[in-house]
Amino acid sequence: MDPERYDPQQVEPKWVAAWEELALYRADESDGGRPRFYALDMFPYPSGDLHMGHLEAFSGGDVIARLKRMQGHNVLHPIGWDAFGLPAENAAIKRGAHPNMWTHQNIDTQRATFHRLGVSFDWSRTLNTCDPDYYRWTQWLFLRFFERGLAYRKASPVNWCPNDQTVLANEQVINGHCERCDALVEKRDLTQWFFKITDYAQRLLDDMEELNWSDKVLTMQRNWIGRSTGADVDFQVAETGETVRVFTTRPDTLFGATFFVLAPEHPLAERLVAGTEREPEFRAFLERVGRETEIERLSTERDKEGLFLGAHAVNPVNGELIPIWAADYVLLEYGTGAIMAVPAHDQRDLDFARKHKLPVRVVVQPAGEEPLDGATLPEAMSHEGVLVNSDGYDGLPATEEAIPRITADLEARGLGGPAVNFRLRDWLLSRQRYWGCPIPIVHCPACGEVPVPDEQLPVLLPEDITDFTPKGRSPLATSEAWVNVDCPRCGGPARRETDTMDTFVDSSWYFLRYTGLDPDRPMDPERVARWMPVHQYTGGIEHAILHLLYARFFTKVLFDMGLVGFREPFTSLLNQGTVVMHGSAMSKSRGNLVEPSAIIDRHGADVARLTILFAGPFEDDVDWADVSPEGMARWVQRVWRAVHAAVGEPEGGDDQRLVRLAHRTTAAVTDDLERFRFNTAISKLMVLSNGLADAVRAGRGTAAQRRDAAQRLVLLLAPLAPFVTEELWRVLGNPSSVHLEAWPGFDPGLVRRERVTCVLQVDGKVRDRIEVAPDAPEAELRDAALASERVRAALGDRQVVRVVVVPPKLVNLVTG
RNA sequence: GCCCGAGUGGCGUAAUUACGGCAACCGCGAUCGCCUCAAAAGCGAUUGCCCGAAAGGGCGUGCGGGUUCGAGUCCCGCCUCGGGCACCA
Repeated sequence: MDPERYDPQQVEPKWVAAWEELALYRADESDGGRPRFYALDMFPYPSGDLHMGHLEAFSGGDVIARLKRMQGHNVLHPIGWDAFGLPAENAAIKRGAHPNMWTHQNIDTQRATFHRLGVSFDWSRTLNTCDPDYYRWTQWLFLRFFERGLAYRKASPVNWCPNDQTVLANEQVINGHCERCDALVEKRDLTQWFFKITDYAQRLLDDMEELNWSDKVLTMQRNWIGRSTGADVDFQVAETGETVRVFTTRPDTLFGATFFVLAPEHPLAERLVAGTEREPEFRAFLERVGRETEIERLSTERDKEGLFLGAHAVNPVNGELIPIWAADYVLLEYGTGAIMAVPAHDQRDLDFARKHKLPVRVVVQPAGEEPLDGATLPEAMSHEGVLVNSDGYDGLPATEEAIPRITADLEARGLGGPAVNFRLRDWLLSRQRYWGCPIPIVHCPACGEVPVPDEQLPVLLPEDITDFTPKGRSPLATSEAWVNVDCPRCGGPARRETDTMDTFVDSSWYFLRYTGLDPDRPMDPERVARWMPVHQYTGGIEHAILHLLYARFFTKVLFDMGLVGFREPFTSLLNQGTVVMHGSAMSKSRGNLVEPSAIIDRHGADVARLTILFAGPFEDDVDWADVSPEGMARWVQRVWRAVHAAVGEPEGGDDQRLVRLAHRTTAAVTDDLERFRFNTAISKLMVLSNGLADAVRAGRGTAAQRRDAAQRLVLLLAPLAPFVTEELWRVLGNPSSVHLEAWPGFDPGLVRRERVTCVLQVDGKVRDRIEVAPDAPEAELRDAALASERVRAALGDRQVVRVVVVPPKLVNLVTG
């Protein structure tokens, strides 16, 4: 091939085929004595060809897999598809094709692009979640959850997307809008399937200590789980004698409770007004609240609405009677759905008290200050200090002493005690849509919810369905032949569950299946033990809460079932940033869509990979408008020419600078790649290729020195640009694949610089620079500084009162 | 409102990262030059700002203070942007 011009279009397809034939990237179950490394990329959703976010994620993931392979690891680097989901169905509705067809076409497209990109996947263990061989085991796992009471059905107010005509998990509601279609989410009372993830809230929090994840993602998960500590307190309803419990984080403010609030949907509210003259007004209020959209409820500016229920609660600490209200700012889903209102120390309670003319009583204020009158409370009230107006507790520091003391006293009297509350809600998993995994349950009028026996799995999706239009109930329900079955328990007539599972269920365990694709089990425990947990997981930050929380939950349940021997699935996590164009998300409708395939068409896969990885730190967002595949293509050409010249031009004399550069680059690039600093690794390889080209052009370097520098350049670049390096490896006379080579080592003696620059400062300003040996003694540096003419000129007639020497980098002469 | 993260040339970024020591590596873009009939490609030079013909000097990492011989880096107080959470009791 032309030593002056590299043609990726000619070279790349050749190696795609050759690598596949050699099964170069197959994970080895027998290890051969090598340490194992599971490099996992989040599997894509097949909604078209791969997009730019995929290019970045898979390029980064592939560099890691290839680096580890060259460093002698037995690498598992699998790929599959997260193939169930709404877009397939919506596309089917639009085009009249079956979701299955649309999905498989997209999978084929993506598979082809993965090959063209040169991603080093083990293609022998690919999977896709809409394949019955896969979803059979999703159903199997669901049944195990069901047996343990971790999958259950209940009626509750749930998130409803009026556009997709399905329920959504809390995690899929973004600012009151549907995550998928952005429609305004409504609340509906429906009976739905849930996973009891709340049982694992504390463990999901505790086990984060094991995770080598970014603080950003850990913080997001921590916020989402939302643990708060405080106390449960029992109040008695004066009129009826029944007990109602509240949760509070500030039991120290109990004496400041001047009213009591129930969520409008709270059953007690209903009971208190039933049959009274307040009932009609309450009904109207309840209906008004129910009509409020999520957005309205979320607005903090909105006036809080409420209604006195005609009854009173007894404050357990002082026996005081306080009025019971229903108000829309109290949520049924959090805590107990009831609160004690302390307007002096809670902004929401204060807003409500002011609006409805309820009393305000200060019970905590800075020590030593005159007791404040609640009626003239300043807008910014302190909630720290010591207790006042609190019989028997006055003067106690609020957080340190009053909270534990009051909590303990309540507990001793059987009126409450320490309590913990989580923001996390159970995971609503059922969906009223077609293209998902059927829930393997039969509803029998006699036996209730009956699990489909394991040996009857998979429950296949009915194939006789042609209308996928959302109608508020699952399309599966329209297939009478499919729905009507005999009850597995009593044999009587029964009906199948027609909802399908949230696709996040499918992706909560796929990483386990890659270890073996066992035909008779979801996973082979031995193989799982061999490969898991995943050493390095790469993918988008958009899954920080959803997928990553669910997968952690699943893993913990499987641990409890004894199916896996670890509590956390992903030891280390790497999130790429998002790729945008001119500051906004790429999309066809915006007309700013650039697809990886187009970049590969024009410049080749190496350039596509290098361009996205050089654009900036991997975790940062990339604006494609700022990057230049043309510039990267130029560099690939320079590398091509430099390596050819290194072995083609007549040799020159000894050049230790080139030798040192080659070793220094080896050390630095190894370090950068291990830390996922792809952009700086590439910049250092540019320095090496420039240095090699310069040396050859200037006639420096022996044949051996040039060859060694060229070999190192090719080896170090191989994980980043697998094609051009494979070709250049042949140019250097090597018969086998560069991707089977060992990662180069280096001589630490050659990494250290021979001479270093020492800066000479006067009063902190650089006045001169000298070249010195790295181990030059302090005295020598001091003398050199005092001898420097430039330094002397800068000093003038000022006296040096102090000399700071930092060998071998710097001397600072300080004048008076 | 609360919690994270980030502000460095025209642009993307870098500064041997648990630790204060040459600010701007590498690239993009731009300008000029070489080569060419011409263009492309390639090669070379310049490219933070200001003063200066040059030598050289001054300023310079969002703003204001502080610590230090020395601050992009540490401390205090702000501003701006991005992200997360949010009537969560």
